[in-house]
Amino acid sequence: MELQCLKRKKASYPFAQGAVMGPASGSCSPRGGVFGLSPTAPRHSCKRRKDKLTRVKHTLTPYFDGHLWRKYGQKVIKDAPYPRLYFRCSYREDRHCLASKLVQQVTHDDPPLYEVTYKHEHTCNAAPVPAPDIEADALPTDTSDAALVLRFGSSGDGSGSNHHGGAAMQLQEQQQYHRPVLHPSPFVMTNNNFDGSNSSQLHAFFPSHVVPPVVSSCPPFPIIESSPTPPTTSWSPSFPIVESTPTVVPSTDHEGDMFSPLDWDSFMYDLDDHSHFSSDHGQFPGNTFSWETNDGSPLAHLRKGIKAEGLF
DNA sequence: TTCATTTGACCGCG
DNA sequence: CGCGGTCAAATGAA
Repeated sequence: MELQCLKRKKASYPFAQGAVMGPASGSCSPRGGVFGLSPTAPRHSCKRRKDKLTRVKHTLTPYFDGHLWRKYGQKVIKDAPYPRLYFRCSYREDRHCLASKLVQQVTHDDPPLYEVTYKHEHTCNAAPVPAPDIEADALPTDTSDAALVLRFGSSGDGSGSNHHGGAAMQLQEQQQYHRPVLHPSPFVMTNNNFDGSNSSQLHAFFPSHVVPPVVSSCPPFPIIESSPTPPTTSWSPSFPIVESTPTVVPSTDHEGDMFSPLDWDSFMYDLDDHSHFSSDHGQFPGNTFSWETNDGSPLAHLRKGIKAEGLF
C-alpha cells in the first residue's frame, strides 16, 4: 500500500473466499515503530516515549485544527472509556510530512473534552486550510431573498481528488463517539442533504464574544462549486430561513477579510475550551450546512479570517 | 475504479 | 508478556 515491505511475518491470512473481515496478516510489516516516528526508521531506533516533538493539547475540537488528517488506526486503550484514534498528515506520502496526532476523548462532558497529542511539525507546507474556510456568499438572484453560503473550503495544493476526504471521516468519527447532542449551545449546525432533508443537526460552540451576523433569508439551492484546490467542500443551507437574528456585535475589522489559514488555526486554538464545532471541518459530499440558533434562527459565523460577503 | 476508512494482526517497548 | 502504535487487506462510498 503506502509503505514498503521490509519484512513480513506470519501469514495467517484466511484467504478463504468467505473471509469477510480479512485480517491483514499477509501483509508487510515494516512496523514503523511508535507513534510519530518514521515508518522507515530502523526499528531499533524506536522508543515508546514522547519526545520533544510531541505536544499535548486538550480541546473540544480535536479534528479541527486547520490541517488535513488521515486516519490510519484506532485502538481501544486499556482502562480508557473511549478508543484512541490515530491520524497522520494527509500529505504524508506526497510531501513526506511526518506530522501525526492521536485523539482520545477524555471526558463525558457535553461537549466532550479530547486530548490530542501531536507529533512532529507539519513539513508539508500545505495551505493549512482544510479547516473551514467559511465564506458567506449571497446568491445573485434576489437580494431580498438571498442565500447564505457557508463554504468550508480548503486551499490545499490541488492534488488528489479527495471527493470524500479524510475530513469527512473525521466527522463520522466524531459523530460516532458523540452522544446525541442537545446541549445549550448558542448555535446549531444543520446538516442538510441535497434533497432538502436534514440528516443531522449538530450544535456548535462559539466563544461568547463571537456573534454571528444577521441573515435575512436563505432559500434552498444546490451546493456551490468548490474552490480549485482540494480538499474542498461547499456547504450551503438548503432550507428557507425566515427570521434574522437581531443580536449583532460589530465584528469590525475582520469581516470580509480573506481567510487566513494561520488565522483560523490560531483562532480555533483560541476557541478551545470556549467553543466547539460539533461537526468539525471536512467534506460532506452531497450535504449542505448552515448555522442557526437554537430556536432556528439562521446564523453565520463571522470573525477574523472568515470571508463573508454579500448578504451581511 | 479510486481512495479513505475500518479493523484485526503484527510487533517492539517497557 | 501486556500494551499500544502501526500496518495493510478488506470494505464501502463516491
